[in-house]
Amino acid sequence: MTRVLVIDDEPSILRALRINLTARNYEVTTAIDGTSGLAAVARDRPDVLILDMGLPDMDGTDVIHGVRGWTSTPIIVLSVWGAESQKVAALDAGADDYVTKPFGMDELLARLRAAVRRASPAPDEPVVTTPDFTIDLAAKRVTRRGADVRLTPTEWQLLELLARAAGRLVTQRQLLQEVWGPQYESESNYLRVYIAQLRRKLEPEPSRPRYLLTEPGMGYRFQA
Amino acid sequence: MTRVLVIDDEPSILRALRINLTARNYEVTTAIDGTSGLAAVARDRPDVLILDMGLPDMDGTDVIHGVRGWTSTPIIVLSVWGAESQKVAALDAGADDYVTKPFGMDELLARLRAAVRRASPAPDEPVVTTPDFTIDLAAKRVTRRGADVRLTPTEWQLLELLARAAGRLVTQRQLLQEVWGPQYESESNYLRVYIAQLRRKLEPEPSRPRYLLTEPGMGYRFQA
DNA sequence: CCTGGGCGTTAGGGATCCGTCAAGATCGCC
DNA sequence: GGCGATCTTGACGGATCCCTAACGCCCAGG
Repeated sequence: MTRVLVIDDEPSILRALRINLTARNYEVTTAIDGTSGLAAVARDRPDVLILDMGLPDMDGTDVIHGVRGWTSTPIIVLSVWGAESQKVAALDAGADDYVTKPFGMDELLARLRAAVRRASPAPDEPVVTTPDFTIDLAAKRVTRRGADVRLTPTEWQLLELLARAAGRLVTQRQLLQEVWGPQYESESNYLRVYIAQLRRKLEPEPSRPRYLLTEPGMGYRFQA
Repeated sequence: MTRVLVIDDEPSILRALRINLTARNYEVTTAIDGTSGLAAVARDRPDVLILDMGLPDMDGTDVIHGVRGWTSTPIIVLSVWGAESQKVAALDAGADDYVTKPFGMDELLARLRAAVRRASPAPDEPVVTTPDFTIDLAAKRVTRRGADVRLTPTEWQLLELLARAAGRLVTQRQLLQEVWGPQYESESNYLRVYIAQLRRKLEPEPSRPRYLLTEPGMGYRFQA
């Protein structure tokens, strides 16, 4: 569950945010001034921070600096309309986004989702996961129950082709051409041997394949 | 220099942005509709994208989806005031920020800086540590049990490549090209010799490698 | 009941790849 | 020019992998 810390001194805003965020399954904690807010960031380690610039005890940019000193937790700033120079100061201090009051709750929630999405580790590398094993295509690595599975180059090529086409059928001809070359188009023997080896290394029950499925007469399909 | 692509069909906006961004030392390219915009993203690989939602040929969210399909380049959306549901749709489609027209140029520039700052990869942890030795990539230094390990230039290049790709497999071709040059692509001899030297200097049991692993037929992998 | 095709499984020979060693060749420094 | 460090190159045993053939199973059709 995503944890949100709201730092604001207006009870009505706190209440509205708490209700709306809780209803959408966020975990909400609050603070009513900069000092206790900074302490709450350190204590609760929220996933995202919503910060009102008009706090009674500190300047908003100082709060941002205080947070940015040691963590890159996303910060969404709230402020009254009009203070453009304050917007610039907040963003340059390290805030991630800036919403002017009065704001639409839907917009705030969308910006919240965007901030959390950006902060979460980018799924840059294509990783295929199943309940029984994991295929990291970028690292060329297969893990099963925490241990690396050793694949030969040919086995890996075959698995990679099938995994990149997860869910779709790949014909024998396609597989043979990609892995062995055009002149091996009809050596379906090879496929049977190597599919069997992959099943032995990956399937929980190699004789009853759950992931590397045979489509008789057609080809094979990787089911994630 | 940061490269910005502006996709907008209003000449006045394009002009204003071009002038302001160029003056602040951004490199600006422009497109006037979604189709050419998507092509420009693929061709120019901008560091950040400014996108008007009201394009003549495509819906703005479709442009966002088209970009997000293959890259995480930051997207700042421009739109006329008021369409709150469009804001939500754009942000959920993968936009990073949303600015309503008319906008203050200072604010846009600040949001641009914030987007670029977030996107720039955090400075790589320049130190790789294992239970048996430590690699300081910045200082070009390897320490083992408190003492410096002396590496030749070639050994260091090889180790650095593998360490920067920690966990990922690096093919022999990649290693040979990076260390010896493109014409040595097939001299896998060299690799065998130098990997053996690194193992002798770093591995606790050079004959049973724990960190510099061989993936037969494919390449090598540094396991931290 | 027989037959043939598609598939899964196994095993071994031969080819390829890898680790190791050592002897030149080359470079840089004094 | 001498000398040590470093880089290239070749060769060899052993490990690994690929190809191939053979066999059994299942099922559909004759």
